[in-house]
Amino acid sequence: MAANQSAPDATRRSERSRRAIYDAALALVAEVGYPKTTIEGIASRAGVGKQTIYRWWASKADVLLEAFLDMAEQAAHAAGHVPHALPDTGDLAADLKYVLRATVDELRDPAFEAPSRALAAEGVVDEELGRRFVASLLEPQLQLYVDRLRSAQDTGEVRPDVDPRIALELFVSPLAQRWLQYTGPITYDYTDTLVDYALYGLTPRPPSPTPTPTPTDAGPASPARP
Amino acid sequence: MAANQSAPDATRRSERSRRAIYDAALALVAEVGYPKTTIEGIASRAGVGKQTIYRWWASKADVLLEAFLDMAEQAAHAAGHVPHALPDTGDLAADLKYVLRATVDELRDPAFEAPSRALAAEGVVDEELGRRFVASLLEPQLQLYVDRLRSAQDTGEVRPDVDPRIALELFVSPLAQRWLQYTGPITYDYTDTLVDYALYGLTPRPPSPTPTPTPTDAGPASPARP
Amino acid sequence: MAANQSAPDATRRSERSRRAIYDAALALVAEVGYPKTTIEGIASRAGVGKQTIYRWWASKADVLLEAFLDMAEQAAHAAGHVPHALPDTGDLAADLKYVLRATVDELRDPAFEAPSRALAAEGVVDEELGRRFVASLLEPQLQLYVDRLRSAQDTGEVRPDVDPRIALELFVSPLAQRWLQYTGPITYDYTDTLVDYALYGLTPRPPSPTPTPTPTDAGPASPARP
Amino acid sequence: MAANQSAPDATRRSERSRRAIYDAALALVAEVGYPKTTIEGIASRAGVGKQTIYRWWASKADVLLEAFLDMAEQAAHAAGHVPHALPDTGDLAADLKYVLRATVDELRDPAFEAPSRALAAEGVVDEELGRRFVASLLEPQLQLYVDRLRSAQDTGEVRPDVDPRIALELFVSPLAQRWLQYTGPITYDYTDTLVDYALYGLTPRPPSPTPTPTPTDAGPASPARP
DNA sequence: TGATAAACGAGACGGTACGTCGTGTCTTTGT
DNA sequence: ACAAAGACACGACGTACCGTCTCGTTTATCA
Repeated sequence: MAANQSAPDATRRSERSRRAIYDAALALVAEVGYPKTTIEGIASRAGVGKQTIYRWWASKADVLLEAFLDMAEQAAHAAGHVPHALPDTGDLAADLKYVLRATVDELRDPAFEAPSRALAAEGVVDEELGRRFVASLLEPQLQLYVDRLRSAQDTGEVRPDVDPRIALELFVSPLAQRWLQYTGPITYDYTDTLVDYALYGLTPRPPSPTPTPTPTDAGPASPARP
Repeated sequence: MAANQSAPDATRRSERSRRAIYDAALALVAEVGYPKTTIEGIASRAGVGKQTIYRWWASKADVLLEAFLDMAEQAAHAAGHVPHALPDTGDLAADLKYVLRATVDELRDPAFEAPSRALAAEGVVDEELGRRFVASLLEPQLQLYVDRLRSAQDTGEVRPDVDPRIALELFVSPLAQRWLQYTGPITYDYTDTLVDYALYGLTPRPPSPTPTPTPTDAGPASPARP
Repeated sequence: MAANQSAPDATRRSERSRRAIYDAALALVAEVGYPKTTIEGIASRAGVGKQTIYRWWASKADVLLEAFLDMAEQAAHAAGHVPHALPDTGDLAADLKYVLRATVDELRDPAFEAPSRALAAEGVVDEELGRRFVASLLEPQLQLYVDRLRSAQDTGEVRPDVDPRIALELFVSPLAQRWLQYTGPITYDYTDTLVDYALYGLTPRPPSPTPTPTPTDAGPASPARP
Repeated sequence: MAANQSAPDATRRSERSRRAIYDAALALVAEVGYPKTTIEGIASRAGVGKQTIYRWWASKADVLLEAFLDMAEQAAHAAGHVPHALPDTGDLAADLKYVLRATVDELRDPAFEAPSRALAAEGVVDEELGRRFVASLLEPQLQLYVDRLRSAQDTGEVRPDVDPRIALELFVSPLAQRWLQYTGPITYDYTDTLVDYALYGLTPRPPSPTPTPTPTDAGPASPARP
């Protein structure tokens, strides 16, 4: 638990330097890519001594992770605080499709892409970083799906014996894998389809009073989504 | 794939060196991890000049990808040729669970883990490599699922309007993401559950003449699985 | 004397290659300097395999030495055969001054300078090469001075107890050193002065019936030079 | 002399490293010769990073020149400061012979020979280095001869119209050339002879009241030299 | 309010690896 | 069998960063 070296005094820490380092790190990753982003490069661009980086962070990935976290926090502040929940219109399929479409947009945002790919990649190979990445960034997002699915279980839209934490992976993981590994194109149609497949399964349903519509753009009877 | 500068003459290429490089690369990645695996290290361990590596490969990742491919090929030869199809017992759920359990085993094999994580990570950040990784290693595997699902569509086990290439992601991608990003534990129970959720969906089914079993460890009336 | 490896058969040797190698070597040394002249460069420029060079020569310096020798031979053939003797007009001082002025011209010829500097430098550090350089190129030239001085001893212009091989160094070596080491400018005046100093010495001469003229050009009655 | 790129800060320079580099460079040149002395070798032997060499010196020759200069300086300090003048006993010939014999000894000292040959050779081919070599090492030595000859002019031992800077080359350059180019053996007899020839010239002297002795081992009537 | 201790910018340092170039050997493929 | 071609093991090149380590120079509490 104790300090490992000489325990820098966090109260004396220069806020200006911290910000400059975040900015430089994100900018460099976006400009030249993660592997060509160097500690020296960040330091020089931030107008900061190398030691100032080594004093407060353990690795390049560490800097970037915090920078990314900080960026997310800033964005949240800017957008009038972070969303604490997914939309809940009562129509689970529609809500999920809506959110996943937003995610598609986000995944395609270049400002977002470079650093988050870099972090994800590093996390694949560095388990410790990977777990921190997940714990601080990914899991909180996934928790929102868990909440929404729980709510759907309350209304009977989802079977009560389903584990929401696993269930959400049916539509979230395929999107994630396509993004991470370039295993397929990322489109609205695709995510819509994922939701349909996940909710209603792949096997045929026995004839029932109210048949549920299946693919992309819903059936004529469904109400318009906002 | 070959020529980078002035097109070395592939007919004169030393087979001995190529093999030694593959072996050294895989061994080093397994022993010290990908980032600490260096071209110089591979060369020296393989008893080969650095230039011989630079002559035939464009990057460390490139060497590893080919080494990995070669390893897979070797393994196939050893095991009396590569499996061209998934098992097809007529019971789709059972077949998928069986195959996914085998995949779980494979993902946990340390000899396999280090190099494939390294490649996957590199592929996240280097699109070109990523696509090659997918095309040469991943997609052929996924195609087997496509075939099996098509067969299931023929027998009526799967709805005919389902796109098998997307459908397979419902159970494959969650497993992939857990492995890549450490988003959760990887167990037989987990993959079994994925198959069940994917096949039968998350929503309740109307009462029907032949009710299909739903969750992880079967209902009370269901017979024990093998 | 004995073969060192597998004794290449000199009778089968390709004259075309030899010439091409000489030309390429001299051209490269002139163009890029000796250190940047490489065996590979010579081979490729001569349109010749590397082995052809290694088969017949022991080192880069060796190639250049032979190339230089060959060039000298060619030049001699071109100029209606080599001069076998220095001029002998009966006036030793005048003859020496004349020859040294010609040497000054030669030392300044850029075509001559690069390769001969390269050889000289290599010879400073590689005794074996140095001795061969001297024996095949320098000493034959110096021998002409020896002959001329011997002739002067016969006519009484030079004291009979003087060793001509040493005597010649009095005016040749200073020029050589200035050229080799940049210890001073190389001009006609300079070499003329060297001859005068060497012939008549540095100490004052006692008044004598036939006073010999002392400095650069001029007898006693000659007007001041500008 | 210093800055090559972005001007390293000389005040922060490590004295320990500088000394270690000089020592390693001189030792290696003495042991394996100049061409086999490498920057990497110097660095590793000095226990220094390569960059520390590249930071402060432009080339291998540069390192060696400074190392040599430093060695000379050290030697001077050790020997109770550098000699500012040649001996002046009033007998010019004796003084010159004495000094040249000392030079012969020095030229044969192996500790001195390797690095100074290396530098001389490099200077033949690299004019800039050559001129620095001359300016910092050779010319100061030659200046001592100039001074001694001037003094001899004052006493009438040397003709007043003689240019001392040129005159000294009559006995210094022959020795230099024999050493540099292996054009002949280097002995006390040889240098003694050079002095005699240079001072009294090659031509016969008219009979005079006080005949000056001429060659190496004097004539029968001449008194023994000390 | 001035002393003092830290964090800071700067950057030199011992290292490791990079990717390139040249060496000298060896092998393959025409003549 | 020599020659052109060029792959190979080797080793040095000069560069880029690494992470550590001084250096003064701010900065910012405490005496």
